[in-house]
Amino acid sequence: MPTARDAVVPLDEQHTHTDLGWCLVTATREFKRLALEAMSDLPGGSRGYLVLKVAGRGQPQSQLSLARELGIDKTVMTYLLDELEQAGLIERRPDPNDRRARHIHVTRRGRSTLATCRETVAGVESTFLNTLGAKDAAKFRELLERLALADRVKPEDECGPAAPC
Amino acid sequence: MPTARDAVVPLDEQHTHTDLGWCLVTATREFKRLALEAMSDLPGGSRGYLVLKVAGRGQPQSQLSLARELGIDKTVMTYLLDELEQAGLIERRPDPNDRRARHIHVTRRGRSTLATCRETVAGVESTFLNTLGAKDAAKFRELLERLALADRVKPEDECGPAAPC
DNA sequence: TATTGTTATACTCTATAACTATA
DNA sequence: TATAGTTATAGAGTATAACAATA
Repeated sequence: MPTARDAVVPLDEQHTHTDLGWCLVTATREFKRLALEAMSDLPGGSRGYLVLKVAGRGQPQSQLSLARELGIDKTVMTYLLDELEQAGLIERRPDPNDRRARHIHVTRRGRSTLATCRETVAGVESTFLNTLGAKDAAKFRELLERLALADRVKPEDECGPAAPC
Repeated sequence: MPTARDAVVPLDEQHTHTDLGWCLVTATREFKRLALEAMSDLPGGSRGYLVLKVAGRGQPQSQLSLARELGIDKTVMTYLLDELEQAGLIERRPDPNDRRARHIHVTRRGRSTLATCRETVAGVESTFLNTLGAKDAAKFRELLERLALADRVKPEDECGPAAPC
């Protein structure tokens, strides 16, 4: 029932003021703003960066495996790769073992762009985490990563700590 | 099984793998999913909840001050309040001191709904934070809140070394 | 002239289904 | 029959500008 609770505002209530959802949305919004600003020239923005990063490591992957790994819909991945290919950062090559699939190959220019973006992202991240000290920033990264991985890693998936999904 | 690559990846590279942006987006997406699921009956979802919470405490506020506090556009706030008012959870009352503005008043039913939602949200939050222990969960909340508040309460942006203009 | 709130419009995302070519 | 990729369309969400009433 209504209660006079709101008028009194005990300490406990104060803590409720820390709304986890609001904090998540607000912090994420700000990070995206910084990232978009810093990578406005990259096709697909920060997601284009992620595609380059994931596609550029290890064996060439299909569009679908990239999409799944990044949590992007396969139809969105098509558009994203269109942009990246048009900019000359990736190429679609036929998978010799499955003619339905394409191997996503990061071009030389793509790798160069990726290297630049890594530095840009590092700058954005440190700007974003600037408020926390170095120690707390590291702690935050660790905890956030555990949360993000816990959300996505299904038991059968074998995404090690060095290769997060 | 991934991979022989993991052994090769240098420490520096390793750290780069922990993509802060991806983790933020992924964790936030999952939280929103949980919150939406739990509050599908509330008009405006988790944002409707936030409006009720903020509007229900202290002095009655105008639509604009609510919008600014929650980081919602004023035009979106109009639609949001339309829904909440239609559901009988809030009322728009004329501000006696400024006939342009409206005071947002949370109805008795709105307060009752809010109380229920508080419990629902608490459940969602603990589900979301479940992976971390109680101690790390508290730490995460603290760090995230500092980040979220730092983002919004910045007085005058200065272009730092990591984020050139 | 500036501000509160509303409305209308347009643009971006996302979700979905349908389609092709393969398997 | 199922899967990889593409395309088209609709819906949600958001951004923007214009407007009326008031300051």
